[in-house]
Amino acid sequence: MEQYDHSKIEKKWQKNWASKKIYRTRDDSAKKKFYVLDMFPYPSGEGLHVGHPKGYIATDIVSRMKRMQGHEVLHPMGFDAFGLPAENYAIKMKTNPADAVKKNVAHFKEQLENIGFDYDWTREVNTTDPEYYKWTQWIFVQLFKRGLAYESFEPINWCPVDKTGLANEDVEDGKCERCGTPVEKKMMRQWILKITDYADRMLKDLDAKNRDDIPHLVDRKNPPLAGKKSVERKTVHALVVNPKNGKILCIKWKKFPWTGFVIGGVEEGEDIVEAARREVLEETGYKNLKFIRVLGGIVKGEYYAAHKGENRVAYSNAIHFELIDDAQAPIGAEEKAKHAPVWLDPKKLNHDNFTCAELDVWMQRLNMSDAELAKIEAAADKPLLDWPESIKELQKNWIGRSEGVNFMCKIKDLGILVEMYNSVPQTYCAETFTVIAPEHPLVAELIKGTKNEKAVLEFVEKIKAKKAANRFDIDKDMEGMFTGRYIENFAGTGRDLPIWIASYVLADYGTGMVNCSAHDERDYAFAKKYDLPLHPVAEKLIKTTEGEDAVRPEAPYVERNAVMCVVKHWSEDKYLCLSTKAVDWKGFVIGGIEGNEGPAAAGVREIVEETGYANPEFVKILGGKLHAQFYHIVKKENRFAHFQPALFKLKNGDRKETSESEKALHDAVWLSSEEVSKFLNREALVIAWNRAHGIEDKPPVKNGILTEPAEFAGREWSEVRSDIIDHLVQKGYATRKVNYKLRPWVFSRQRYWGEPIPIIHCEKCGIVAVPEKDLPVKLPRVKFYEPTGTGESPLAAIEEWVNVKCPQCKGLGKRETNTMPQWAGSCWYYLRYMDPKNKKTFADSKKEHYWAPVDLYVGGAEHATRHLIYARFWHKFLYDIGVVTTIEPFKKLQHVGLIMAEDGRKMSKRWGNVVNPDEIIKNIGADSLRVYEMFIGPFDQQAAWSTNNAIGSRRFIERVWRLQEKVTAAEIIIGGNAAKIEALIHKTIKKVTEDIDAMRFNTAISTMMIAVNELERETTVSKGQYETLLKLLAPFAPHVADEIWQAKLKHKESIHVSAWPVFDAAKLAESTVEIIVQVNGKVRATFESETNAGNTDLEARALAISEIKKWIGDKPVKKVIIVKGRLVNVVI
RNA sequence: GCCCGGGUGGCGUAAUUGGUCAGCCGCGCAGCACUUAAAAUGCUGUUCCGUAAGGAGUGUGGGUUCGAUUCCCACCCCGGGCACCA
Repeated sequence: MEQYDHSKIEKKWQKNWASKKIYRTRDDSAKKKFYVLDMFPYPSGEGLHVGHPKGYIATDIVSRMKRMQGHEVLHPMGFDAFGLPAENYAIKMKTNPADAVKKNVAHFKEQLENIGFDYDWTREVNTTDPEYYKWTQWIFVQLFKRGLAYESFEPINWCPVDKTGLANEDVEDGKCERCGTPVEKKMMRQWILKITDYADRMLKDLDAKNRDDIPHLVDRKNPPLAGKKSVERKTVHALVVNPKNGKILCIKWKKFPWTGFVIGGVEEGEDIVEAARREVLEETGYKNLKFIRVLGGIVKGEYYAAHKGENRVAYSNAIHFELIDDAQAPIGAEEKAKHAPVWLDPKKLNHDNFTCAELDVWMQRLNMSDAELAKIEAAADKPLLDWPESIKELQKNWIGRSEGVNFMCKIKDLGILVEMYNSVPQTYCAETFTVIAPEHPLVAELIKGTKNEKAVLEFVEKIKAKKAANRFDIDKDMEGMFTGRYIENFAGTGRDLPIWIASYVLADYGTGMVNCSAHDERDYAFAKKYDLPLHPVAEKLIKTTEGEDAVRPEAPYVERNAVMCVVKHWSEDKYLCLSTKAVDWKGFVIGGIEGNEGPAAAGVREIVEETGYANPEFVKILGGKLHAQFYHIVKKENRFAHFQPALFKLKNGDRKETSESEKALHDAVWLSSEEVSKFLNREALVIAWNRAHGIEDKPPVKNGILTEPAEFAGREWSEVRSDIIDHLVQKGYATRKVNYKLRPWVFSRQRYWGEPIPIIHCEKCGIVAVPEKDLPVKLPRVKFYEPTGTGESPLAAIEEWVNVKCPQCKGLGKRETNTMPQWAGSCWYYLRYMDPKNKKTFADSKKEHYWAPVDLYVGGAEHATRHLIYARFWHKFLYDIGVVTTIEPFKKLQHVGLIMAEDGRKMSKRWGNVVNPDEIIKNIGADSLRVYEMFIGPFDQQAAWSTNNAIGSRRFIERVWRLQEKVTAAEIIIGGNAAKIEALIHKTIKKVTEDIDAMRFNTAISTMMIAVNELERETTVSKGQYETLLKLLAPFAPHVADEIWQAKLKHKESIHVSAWPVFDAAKLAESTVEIIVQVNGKVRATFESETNAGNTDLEARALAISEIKKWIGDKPVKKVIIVKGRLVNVVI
C-alpha cells in the first residue's frame, strides 16, 4: 500500500477545492443558513504562530459539518488592519503602513491557506480598503446626524508615547494598553460616541429571553399560502396614545377575533410618519396627532393577504403619536365595514422605551388567552444570547449599572444648588464633609473672592498635572484642600458639610462631587489624614450561622436589649465570666434589660443573680452597642439582641447563694486576660474586649445595624436601603438616579493610520458631515505620517487635503483631521461579509434578512469589554435606524482557550518560544496540526503546546490511512462481530455530531480514536462503515479524508459536499448488559444479563453468585437496591 | 478586596438527572516482537501502598446517601478578569 505522505496530498486538495469552488457561498439558497464567524485577525508583521489558528480550525470544523448536514454556510475571513499596531510597525520598518499591511495580509493569507480552511475568499474584507471604510464612515455620519457622535473639548486620557487620545477601554491600570506608558489627562478637542445611551439596553439584553421564538401574530392567524406569489411591503404600526388617560388607539377587526394597532402600507415616495398619520385618519378618523418618535427597529411579518390573493412579507416600523384632541373625521363605509376604532388600557405597557419588536410582541399578547401566553412564555424561555456566563458577567461589570439617589444640596452663602450622587443612601446621616474633583467647573465659583483663592487654584493645578495612576492610592497619594465653602444643612440633618477639593474624586462619574462619611474606606482615610469629623451611623451585627445557636429560619424573631458585663476582679488582673454547662461555652455575664432599668442597674442585678458575687459596681459604658442574631436554645426563638457592653468592678469577694436554676445553667469562673482572649471565639466579644481596652475598630463597614436616622434605627443595612430611598425622595432631599461606569467612547485618534472622520469644519456652517455621495473620504497617501504630539493628527499638515469646500455653503472649509480608533472597522465587518461587493449600501437588506444574525462567533475572551461591547452598540444603533433586523449581532459566542508555549508562557518573540505552524505543517501535515489543536484539551481552556504530543494525532491519521487495507467491497458485513461494530459506528456518529455542535472537539476525536482502535482488531472493515468514519473525520482532517474518498475510493465529488451521516437509534441498543453487584456499595462481582431483566430476577441472580455469598457470610441482608440495567447493591 | 473558572496518574485529560471495580483517549515510560542495528510499526503493562490477599485514592475537613469526582457546608490552593465608580 502507498505510504501516507501529507506533503503530496495537502497542496493538491487545496488547489482542487479552490478550482472547483466547492466552498462558494450562495445568497439565494433555499437551504437553511448557518453563519459561522471568526474574529478576523489583525495582521502583524510576525505572521501566525500555532496558537492563532485554534479558533479558525474550530469554526472550520463546524462549518464543514453544517455544510454536509445541508446548510448554506457562510464562513468568511478578512483582515482588520487600521490602527496603532500596524502604524507603529510601519514606523519601525520605515515603510508606509499601507504597504506594510498589504505585505502582512498576503503573508497571513498564505499561512491560513496552508491549513486548509474552507473560507470563501471572494468575500474577503479588509477594513483599510476604501470600499470598506466608505461604510464605516457612512455609519459614523448616521451617528452624527442623530447626535450620537459629537465634538467635545474636555480632559481625556492621553498617551504621551503613542501621542494620541485614548478611550477608557484602551487604558489598563492607568497605563496605555498598547505601550504601557502611564496615561495623562489632557484637555483636547475630540470626537465622542454616546455609547452610554445604549448602556441600559446592552445590559438588559445580556439576560433577555429569546424573542425570536415568539411567533408574530400574522404568522399564526393568516399564514402564508403555498403556491401564492410573494410580495414585499413596507408597512407602519401607529401607536396612538391619549395623554389624558394613557389609553391606546387600536382597531377591532369585525371578521377576525383580533384587536391591534392601526397598520397600513407605506405608499411609494411616502414618509413613514406621513403614512402612519394617513392610516390613522383613514381607519379611525382621528386627525390631530402629535408625533413623538419612531420606535427603534423594524418587525418582519409573513402572512397571506386574502383580498389581494398574495403572500406578503412586511417590514414594519412603528410610530408613536399622542392625540391632541378628539376631533374625528368621518370614516369611509368600506373601512367601517372592516373594523372599528377602540381605546385599550395598556396595563403595564411602558411604551416610552419600547423598540418596535417589543411593541409587536405586546400587541400579540393583547389577543392571547392565558394558556396561549403561558405556552409562548415557555417557548421563549431560552436566552437571547447563548454566551458564556463569564463574558456576560464581564460586560455587566464593565457597564457597571448603579442605582442610587441624587441629593439636592445648597451651597452656603452662594445659594448655588448642586446635585450629588450616592449609591449607598443609608449613610446620609453619617455624612460629614463633601469632596469635589479638581477638574470640576464649580471649583472656580466656590473660591471666587475668598482669601484661599490663589492657594486653592495652585493646588488644583498641581493635582491636575499628576498622572492619573498616582492620584488615588489611599495610603500615599490622596491629597486635599478646603475650599472655605459648606453645604448648607445637608438633608435636614442640621449639619453643614465643609467642601474639600480631593485628588481621589472622579470628575466624570456621577456629578464629580460627593458627600462623604465614615462608611467609605477612602473617605475615612481622607478624614483621618485631614482630621475631618466622622459620624458613623451603623454598628456591627453578629449573626451566628454555625453551631447550636445558629439562626434557625423556622423560629420566630424576638428583639431584646441587653447588657454585656465585663467584670474586673477587686484586686487582680482577671475577669469574671460564666461557663455555660449545656453548650460548652464561656462568656461574659449577659442579661436582659427589664422595664425601665438602665444597663448599669441591669448589669449589677444580673451579675449578682448569675455569679453570686454580691457587690458589683458599675464603672462605665463601653463604646456603642453590639448587635447579634442567634438562636436561644432554652426559649426556642431567634434573638435579635442589642448588647450594651459595660465595665463593672467587684468591690470585694463577698458572695451570696445563687438560685438552683442558675446553678444548673452555669458556673462563675475567673479568667485571666490572656485566657479571655483565648475563649473569645465570637466576634462580638472580641469587639467588646477591644472597646474595654480602648482599641479602636477599623473603619466602619458597609453592613450592620443602623443607628440613625431615628425612623430606621435598629434595622439591618441592606434591608433598609429601599425604605431610606423612599424616605429621601418623599422628603424631597433627593431624587432617584441611575449611573453607569461605562464612559462615552473617545472616538478620535491623533494618528495617521485610521479611517478619516468624515466631517468638514466650516466657518459659517459649523460642523458639517461629508455628504454620503462624497464618501469615502480617502486617507491620502503621504510621506510623513509620524504622530506630531501636538494634539493634531499628521493629516493636519496636508493642506491640499485639509482645505475643502463646505458642502452646505460652498465656502471655505477644513476637513476633520482626526482618524477613527482601531476598533471602528471591526464594529460592523460581520455585516459586510453578507454582501461584500455592494456599492450601493453596506449590505443588501434581503441578504441581511437571510444571513443575520451570526449563528456562531468564535474568538478570544480578551475582546469581551471592547470589540464585543462596541460592536453591540453599533449594531443596536443600526437596528434603531431600521437597517438591520436583529437586536443583537451574535447569537452564540464561544471563546477560545489560548495555546501557550511549551514553557507555559505566552508565545512571544520576546521569550523565543514561538512555534510556527508552517514548520509543523511541513513535518506532520496540516491535518495532524488541526487534529492535534482540537485534541489538546477542552476548547475553551488554555493549554500548553507540545510538539511531542502532536505526534499522537499524526499516528491516528496514519492508522485511519492504513485501515484502507482492510476495506472490503461489501457495504455491511454480516456475522461475527457485525452487530457490535455496527453499534459502535452509530455510537460514534452520535457522539461526534453532538460533540461538534457543543464544541467538545477533544472528546469527538477521542471517540473516533476508539472506533479506529476497534476496527483495527477486525480482519475486514466494510466500505460503508469506513466511509462513515471518513465523513466524521472529514471536518477535522479534510485533506486526507478527501484523498482517500476521491483518489482511493473513487468518488467523483468531494467528501466535503457529501451528506453527513445520521445515526440509527435502533442500532445503538445492545441485547445484554453487564450488571455489577455491590456489597455495601463496594463492587464485588459482575454478571451478564438481558437488557430488560426484571428486578426479582436480577436480585436472585446476584445473590446466587458465590463471590457475593462469601462477602455476605452469615450476616442478615438488610436491603437490596436495584438499578435497572446497571447494578444490584446488597446492604448487610 | 470583588466577580468568574478550575484543582483527578509522570503529563494533556475522560466520566456529573449520584450508580458498571474512577482514570476513557493521547503523550511519556517499561518490557516484548520485527530488525545485523536503529527508526518506524505492532503487542503487553503503566494511580498509589502491599510479594499477595487486600487496602487507600478525584485539593483539605465535615455532612447527606445503600452508594459521592458528581449534591450540601466550611476552608486551602491555582488561573483569569475587575479594582477610584463613593
